[in-house]
Amino acid sequence: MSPSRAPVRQSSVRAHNLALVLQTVANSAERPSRAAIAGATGLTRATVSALVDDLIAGSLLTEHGPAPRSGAGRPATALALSPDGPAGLGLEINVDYLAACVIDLTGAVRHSFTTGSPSLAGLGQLAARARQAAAEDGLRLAGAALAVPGLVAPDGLVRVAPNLGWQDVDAIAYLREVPALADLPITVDNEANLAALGELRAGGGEPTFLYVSGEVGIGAGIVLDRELYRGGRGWSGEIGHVTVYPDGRPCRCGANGCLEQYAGASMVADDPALAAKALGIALAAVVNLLDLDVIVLGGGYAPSFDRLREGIEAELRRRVLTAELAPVTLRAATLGPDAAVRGAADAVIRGVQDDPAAWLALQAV
Amino acid sequence: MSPSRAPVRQSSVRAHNLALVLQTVANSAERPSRAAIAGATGLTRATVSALVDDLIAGSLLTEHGPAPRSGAGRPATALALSPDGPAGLGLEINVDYLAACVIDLTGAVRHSFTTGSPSLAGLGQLAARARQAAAEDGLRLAGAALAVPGLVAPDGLVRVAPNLGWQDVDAIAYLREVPALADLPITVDNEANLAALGELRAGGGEPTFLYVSGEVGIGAGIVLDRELYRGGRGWSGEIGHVTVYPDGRPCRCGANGCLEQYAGASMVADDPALAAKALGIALAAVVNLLDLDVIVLGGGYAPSFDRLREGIEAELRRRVLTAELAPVTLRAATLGPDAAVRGAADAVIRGVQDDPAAWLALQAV
DNA sequence: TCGGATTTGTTTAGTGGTTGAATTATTTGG
DNA sequence: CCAAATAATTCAACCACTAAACAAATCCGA
Repeated sequence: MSPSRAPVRQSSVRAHNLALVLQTVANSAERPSRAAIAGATGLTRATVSALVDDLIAGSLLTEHGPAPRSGAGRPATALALSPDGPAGLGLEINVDYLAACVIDLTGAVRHSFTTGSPSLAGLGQLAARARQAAAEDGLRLAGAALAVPGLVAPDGLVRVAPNLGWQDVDAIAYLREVPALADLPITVDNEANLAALGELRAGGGEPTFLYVSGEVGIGAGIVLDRELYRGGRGWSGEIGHVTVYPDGRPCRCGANGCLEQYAGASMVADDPALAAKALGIALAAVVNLLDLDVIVLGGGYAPSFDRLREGIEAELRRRVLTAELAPVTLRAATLGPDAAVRGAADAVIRGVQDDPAAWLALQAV
Repeated sequence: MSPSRAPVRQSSVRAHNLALVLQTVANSAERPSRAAIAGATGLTRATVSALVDDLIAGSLLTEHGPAPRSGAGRPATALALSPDGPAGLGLEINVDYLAACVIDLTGAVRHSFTTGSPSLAGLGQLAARARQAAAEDGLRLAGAALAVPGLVAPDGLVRVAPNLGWQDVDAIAYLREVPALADLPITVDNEANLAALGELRAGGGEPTFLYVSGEVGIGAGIVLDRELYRGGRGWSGEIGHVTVYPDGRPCRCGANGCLEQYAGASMVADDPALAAKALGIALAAVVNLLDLDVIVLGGGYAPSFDRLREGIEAELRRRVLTAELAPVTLRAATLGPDAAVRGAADAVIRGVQDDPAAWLALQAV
């Protein structure tokens, strides 16, 4: 681990340990006590107490009455993520619908909206409605994230979204103009990336996996050790244009034999065997390159999972070099079509959980 | 950045900042002064002075006389990596040769050995010889790293190295038995991975790239932001078995149409056009998936680079979705056949540079 | 019923590491 | 030769952690 280029001061220590405590609570099956957190993290109970006090003061954690204990000793006060803490606003614009949802710190979906008129103006209205609903619950939003079916640059500029007819659209600038969102930090990301994040929280708990989303196009989100891999320019995961048959069907991208021409969502219904084989070939390439052992099929693939599974696995067995040393697990996504919006809202929450000190500092003003 | 699961104490702060200072010196074109380091890192001059004192005491840095300055003011004392600090021992075992080299903290190759009898016994002898040579220079070794053409598990076990006829060989255990190496930390890694690290230091300075090594097999090392990406089980980069022609030539791995069957080093000479096309198809898949903008051809490909280039670039232009938004750079490796050994020795040095506090603590005993 | 065992959580003194300001050191230029 | 400028060190203050003692709340056994 090469150290980041930034110096570390004492306050960074506190920031790190605040995040450590918060995430320990988030990842615990039971509601842990301060002592349990100390045991799990290696911090002393004194330090954990101090950190927890800060987190409670910032309404990121709440205390719950003591659970009935077995054995002797003072009963522990249980700690849990606060449902009244910061919430995340997820937005999605797609070919034939708009979606918005609000997720609180505990990961619960508090509000969810959908409409069928995909336009930026409609998106602004939907976002305003979601924020209104959140405010009525007393929820403060920590930010908003927008899922887009296209290539998104690191600064949030949508370089190209063919199915929306977008090219170099600055969606962030537009959303910032919406009065209800003016004060929120807004990010934009690829829908497959965000859907992968949604699956990371809601799914099987694997820290490393490939999420494949089959819609009009085919995209993938690469999650490595609970982190999204974005690539040098933020354009990773374009599995739809991996070559499957070098001299095969011409693709709208100009090349021949792209996966998208054999395993697009519409083609799965026509010829599942062909689609499965093509997917298997492309996925085997991914596994050979990245050594992933879990592949999640989402989006349009999830409903067809049973028809695709056998064909894909056959290709994986044949073409993955390390198949005999360690099998690749293939499973359907846990979330349905709302994976991307939920992942977007979740990304906001993750931001708070990864750096609670920043949120606390913001509140203190 | 999700915080690592470990708590942070003050000593971690010092460890981090020691690494920060050391790397700032390592990455500076000029020999920086304490004040320059303070400016570059954001630490105060007082802190930098204290850190530098520690690093000098541990002979990781050395002071040099003041450089002739322009303008007024007390002249700065230049700091540089110490050539008398810890050194790294790189080892390589391959089909038809053994190699060893010693690299000091500045990255200079101090000794280099090669023999033609590839066996573990010979490797032990060569390693002992290299260590002897290092000792005569007054160099203390910080560790040894072995490059192997095969799949290496995270614990260093060589699961399979077909061209060596190895299966589940515990090379670390063997090397630990060599008296001259008994006290050294030893690691084992894939040769393409280590060659990529070698190229990272010696090459064009790109922080993110794909290194492709064409020998008997074809391997690749993925470097993301100056870090090697190893995958879930340490088996990433098996580009040789990416499918290029799904129903093509049978491969020794059991599949059909693997890249290795079209672009193995021996095939490049027979039919560079075919090899270039196959490489281009596979590399386009990598770029679509990982969004890399630099590809380095090394190993057996480097000498044939001019014959391959045009064919590969044509396929990349055609098949990389984002080719129009941002071009992919293709270049030949800077290092020759010794890339892997040098990368191995370099990996040891990198370990010290990434965590000088550990080395200092070791010396203090 | 009461006292010891046990576990949780808080308090307090101590330590390590950084900051910021003041100080010392060394040069150039007028 | 002195003022300005830059480099490096010293020192008091501060912050966050640890360790150990202490306080609180419960169980259990005599």
